[in-house]
This record gives sequence, C-alpha cells and structure tokens, in this order.
Amino acid sequence: MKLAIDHKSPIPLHIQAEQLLRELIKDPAYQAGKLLPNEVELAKKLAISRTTLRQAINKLVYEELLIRKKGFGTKVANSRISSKSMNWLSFSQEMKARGINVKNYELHVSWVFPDESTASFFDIGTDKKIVKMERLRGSSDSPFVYFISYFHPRIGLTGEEDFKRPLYEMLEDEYSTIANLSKEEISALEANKFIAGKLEIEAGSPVLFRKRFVYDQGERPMEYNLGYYKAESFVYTVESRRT
Amino acid sequence: MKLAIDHKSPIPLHIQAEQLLRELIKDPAYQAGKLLPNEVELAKKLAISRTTLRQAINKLVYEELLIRKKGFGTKVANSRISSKSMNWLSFSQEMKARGINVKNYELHVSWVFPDESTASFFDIGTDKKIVKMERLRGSSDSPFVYFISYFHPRIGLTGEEDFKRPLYEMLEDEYSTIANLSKEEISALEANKFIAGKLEIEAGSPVLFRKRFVYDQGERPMEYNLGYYKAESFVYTVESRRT
DNA sequence: GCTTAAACTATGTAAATACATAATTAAGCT
DNA sequence: AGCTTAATTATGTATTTACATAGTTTAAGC
Repeated sequence: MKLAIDHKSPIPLHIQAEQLLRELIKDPAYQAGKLLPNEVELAKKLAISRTTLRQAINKLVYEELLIRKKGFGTKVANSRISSKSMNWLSFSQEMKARGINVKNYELHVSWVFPDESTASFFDIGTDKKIVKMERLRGSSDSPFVYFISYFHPRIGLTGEEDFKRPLYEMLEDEYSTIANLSKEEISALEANKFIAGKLEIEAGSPVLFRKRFVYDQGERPMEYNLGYYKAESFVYTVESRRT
Repeated sequence: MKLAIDHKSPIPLHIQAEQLLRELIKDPAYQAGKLLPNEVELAKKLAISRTTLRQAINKLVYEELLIRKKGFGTKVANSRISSKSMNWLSFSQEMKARGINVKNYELHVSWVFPDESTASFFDIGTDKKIVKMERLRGSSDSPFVYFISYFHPRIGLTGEEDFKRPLYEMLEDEYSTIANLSKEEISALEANKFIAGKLEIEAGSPVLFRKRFVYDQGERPMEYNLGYYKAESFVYTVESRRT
C-alpha cells in the first residue's frame, strides 16, 4: 500500500490523491471519527497543492464518504449504508468503498423451477429449471442482508461460475451480459421465520424488502432479485429533481 | 430570470453560476445538443474566473446533466427520462392515479419549536416556532399513512391555509414556492405506540419510513417531511438506468 | 463566576496563471 | 484525391496567492 504520490506518473495527481484518501479513511481511527489532517498540512505532506487535494476531497464529499465542517475539520461520514451510487454498484463494491469488510455467510446456487411471477417476468414457462442464487452477506460482525437471485436462461449460466466475484462484473466478463436498467420496489415487511433466522433477528421484526427487476442492453429481463435487509442497518436514498 | 451574476450578493459566485447554468441548459437549443459557450468565453461573459465557472460546471457534470469532452466542448447529456417523476406527484394525485379514493382521517396544523435536526436542515435556530402539519390519510377503509411536515419560515405560511388542496400546488399558487429537488431516505422501522395507534396496527409492526428533504428553486430547504406507511399498503418504486 | 471579546484554526471562496492533452480542422505534400 | 502533419480549439491539470467565514478555544473585563 503506497501512501505517497508519484509526480512522474501519468495518472493525474488529484486522482492519485483520491485513491490514496480512499485507502486512508479505512483506518479504524478515521472510521471512528478522528479528524483527517487539515488540508494545508496534508497537501504539504503529499507534496501537492491544496487546490489539487481539495479536488480529491470534493469527490469523496460528493459521494458522502466524507463530511467537511468549516473551521472544524474533515471526517468520515458516519456511514449508514446508503448512497446515490448504491443503485449501480454491486453490494461488495459499495461496502468496499465504505471500508466495510464484506463477509459471505452463505452462498448457495441451485437449479429450480421458477414460480409464477418469476416465469412471468422472464416470459418463460414454469417447466424449465433456471439458476437460483441465495446469498447471506454482512459485515464481519453479523449478517445484514439476504439475497435471492434468479437468472434468465438466455444468459447461459451453468451454476458453476465464480459467484464470489462482483456479480455484474462476472456477468459482463463471462457472458457479455450488461445490466442496463433496473426497476425496483421497496417496501417494509415482517421477517418470517426463515428470513429472521438468516438475519439473526426475531420473527416479526421489520425488514426492508427490495424487489429488483434487472434488464440487459436490449431491455430484456435478465435477473430477478429479492433482497431482505435488516432494518436498522440499511437506508435507501433517492434524489430526484423536478423536470 | 436573470442571467447575470451579482458580485455583491452574499451567495457564492459558483453557486450563482451553477443555478444560472441550470436555467441556461433548459434552452431547447442546448437540450437539442448545441455546445455551451466555451469556458474561457463564458467566464468572461459572466465576469467570473474560469476556475469558479468550472466549479459550477463540475457539479452538473457530477449530476450527469452535462458532458464535457476535451478539445470539443460541453453539452447537455441526453437525459434519460425515468419514472422518477413519480416522486413528484403529491400523495393525493398519486392515489388518484391509482384509482384510490383518499380519505383524510386527521389534519392538524400547529406552530412548534423545531427539534435539532429540523432546525439544522432549515439552518435556523431552535427558538423560533415554525409551522408543523400532521396528517393521517388512507383509503375509505382504513388509514395507511401518517405524515409530519415542517415548513421553513421563509415561505411565510400562517397555518390558516387550505391544506386540503394538493400541497405543492397550494404552495406554488399562494406563495410562489416551487418544490424543485427532493432527497429521500427510505428505511424500515418498528412502529412505536404513537404511530401504531394512528395506523391502527400493533406496536412493533413494521412500517415503511420515508424522510424527505425538499428544496425550492434556489436549492434552499423548504420542507422536511416524515412519512410512516403501513407496511403492507405501500411500495416505493425506483427506476434507474446505467450511465 | 459569568459574559464578552479576541485569537486561532480549518475550511470556503475566488482569481490569475501556465502548461498539457484530446478532438477537430486546415494545410501541405506526393 | 488521399495521406500526413501542423495549427487551432476547448477542456484537463496544477500551482500560487489572498482573503472570507464558521467553530472552537483562550483571554479580558466586569
């Protein structure tokens, strides 16, 4: 892990600084709320101008990873899990950006007959098996989300793929299938016994439930995803502007 | 709409420039793909430095409203139109569109001291009362959402307005205050006794909780809205496209 | 002891300047 | 005409400098 900036590199200094900051803020001390070195000092230490450093910091502030307070300092945002980018970063990438170590508690891939609604979304029959993936993930402390994904047979998954890789990256690399459009429905549910057991909460406790309909480049359905999030650990953010 | 920058205004120049750009790009010519004036020229015309202008442009680029190409120019991104506009229907309009008859179970308007977080969002003190509106609404059968709204004193509400009208329509008509930007956070909660009583459910049952930060034309905070939705009766939909 | 004022700290805003680089256009050569 | 090269254009990167302003801490005054 290099914590220095290479002035001879063709990579712009502010990009280098940005990446360096992303690493830096993973430090438990900063995660715990310790202020970052002030801009003037940090710029000096990195041998770049304050303007350039601010350019880097700005990006992280925009992503809501950092918070700046005039006259006080800059610190890591107390990250509940949420962000605009959430929609298009896969779960593991999002967690990585926040310095949270993702742990896979369970990963199960199987071939199953689709239920009515899944078959209907995929526009296929209920008599042909498709790939189902179940995944229990969370921080190192505890699981906080349970995913179920169904994949359209068109993609050609075998079920033997490396599902430990970021999902959409894998699909793009191995099957040239690019997730392009997603429609989501978010609601609150009582955890049933099964989900409660997985998330290690009481049955009947609230969970945030997200249905996700994912379409490929040709607007064809490719994935049907169900996500059950432990209530207190997940906030979904939406930003919209009047048009 | 003034297309000039006021150097004597306390509003930072790059913020003014940003707002000005937001207006400018509404011009059909720019929407159609015409290049914006180049940075050096535009800065000169606005009588600000290129650095400051770039600061403004950067924001719109972050928001994916503008696209820059080195050596070529800057133009409006061909904006994907998503059903995000859904969020811009008020509750009653939304219900109407679904063919559900809205019943107002309770409507209570009062003047109260804002709590910390509300005051902080509005950037005011906690020692001056503001207008609070509480509203319990639902279908003809039963209530299914409890709203709490706080309004910024800038708007000038008296508390005597006709809150039975669609809210944003009333604000626009009576106070020329237009809701322009909304940031929302959606999560799942256990209903406390108060909310449970209102929604006629058991305490501890899940509710979908939506915080909504609403800003006006000048990106100034205007409304802080809390919504508690009975879990089984509300689904939040989001549509997003990869960029 | 309490309040007020001043000093200090760190971010916020703004400009002027210089050069690098990608995309496009024009010029020049065979 | 078709290719290569040079000039032009507009954004990209980076520094230096200066002062403003919001929070915090310290000192002064009553």
